[in-house]
Amino acid sequence: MLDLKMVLEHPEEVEQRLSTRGGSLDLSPLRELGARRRAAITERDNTRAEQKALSDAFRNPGLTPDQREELRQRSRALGERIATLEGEVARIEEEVRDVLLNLPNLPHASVPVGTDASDNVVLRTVGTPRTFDFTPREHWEIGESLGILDFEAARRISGARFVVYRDLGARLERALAAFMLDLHVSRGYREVFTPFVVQRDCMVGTGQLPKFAEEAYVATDDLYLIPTAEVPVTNLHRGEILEASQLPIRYAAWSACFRREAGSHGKDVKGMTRVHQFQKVELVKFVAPETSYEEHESLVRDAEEVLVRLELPYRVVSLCTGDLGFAAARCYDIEVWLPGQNAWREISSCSNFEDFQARRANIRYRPAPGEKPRLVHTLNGSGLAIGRTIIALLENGQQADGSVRIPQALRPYLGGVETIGP
RNA sequence: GGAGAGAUGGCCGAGUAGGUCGAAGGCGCUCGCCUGCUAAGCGAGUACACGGGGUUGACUCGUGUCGCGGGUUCGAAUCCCGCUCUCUCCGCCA
Repeated sequence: MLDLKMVLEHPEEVEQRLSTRGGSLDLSPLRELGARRRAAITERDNTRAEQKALSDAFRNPGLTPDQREELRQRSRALGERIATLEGEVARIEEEVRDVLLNLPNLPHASVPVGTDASDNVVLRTVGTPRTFDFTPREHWEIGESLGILDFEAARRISGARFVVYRDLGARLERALAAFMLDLHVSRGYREVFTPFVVQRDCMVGTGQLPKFAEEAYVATDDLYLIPTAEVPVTNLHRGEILEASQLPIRYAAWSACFRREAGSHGKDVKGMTRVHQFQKVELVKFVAPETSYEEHESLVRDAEEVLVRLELPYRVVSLCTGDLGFAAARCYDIEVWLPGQNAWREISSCSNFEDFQARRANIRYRPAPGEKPRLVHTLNGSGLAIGRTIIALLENGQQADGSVRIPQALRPYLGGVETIGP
């Protein structure tokens, strides 16, 4: 959420910067609401001050009954006026909030301007895609032929876009979670484990709601299945004032993630590139504003380290304004090379939200004792999506005989297994 | 699921025959003093939000906020109603 005061003070700049995301935008209704809000608040406060003065006059013991009655009448009239104005302010503020909650974040100045993914900028490519002396297969073929991925079973129990892991596949899922968490913890992240369902406020806090309601699974009791651990972990500090000495706070969290994928009919229907439930290790940071862009760089490096250790070729892409997520001020995607699909595919998305989420979730810190609290900056990134990591391991590690080589770093987590064979 | 207790500032904790309570006291923190280190002591300060003025985050004025919402009243942290949450005991349970 953007700051109302800032938007009202710099409307042209906000319009201009938001317009780089594509689509048209007219802030004039918001500006009009802002003016009405201010007028109503001023009048309400002035009327209250008047009533307060009358109340004070009441304490004068020398009043005659007539005078008392007159004061009572006047005060009551003011009270009615105040009630009216209070209703008006509340109504206007709700409208303002409605507009603000649906406004995306301002892209940072360093974000390349563009309309879609083709305008994204590749920052670096790390590792070299392997050359094959056979035609590399896609992950679902490999996984099914090895008996470690079972899409048929998943369809039977949960429907389309789910996957069942078996045997070393199931163990691989578990091994990767442990491997990633251990790596991040060794680099300064605190491991945290949170619920997979959250209350509505959390979803609003991180920006999934109200705009993207159709993407979320809703349980009964107004609980939502989390689409990423970002939601519960970021909301861990909702409503708090943190001490400057606590910052930066860095968390690593493993969780299942649930997504309806409502807008992606027909996309990635084969395999498990796009499924309704996957597991992910998420990195979340709470930092002082001055440091958030450095922290963004180091966040990506931390995610990249997983790929380096797993010997997977990847590239880092800076999303252009048109491709940037709703809440992000800047976002780097990490794309892993998939020889079976002959394509780079997103395996991590690392964003700096600046104070966009912090304002929604009211997460602040005190820069120094005695100073006024300020909003923190929040960041998060996948470190990594486990399902897609398995895809990458299968496609990059496949060998002519149908087996898959497991990278060195992962073997201790798989009880020393070096290859997964049929 | 049953019974009871409670929700006050960064934390702890006073405050119920309604007014001068944003709220005693303590802790913590900040600044200063004192003490030749340390510890102790003394003094001052220390909530957040919104709106106005302004040297436009110094400062200043106004208003609101004692879990949330509503009611009574000229006026409510204090009275009434509803809700939410937390804790304790019992039951059930991975």
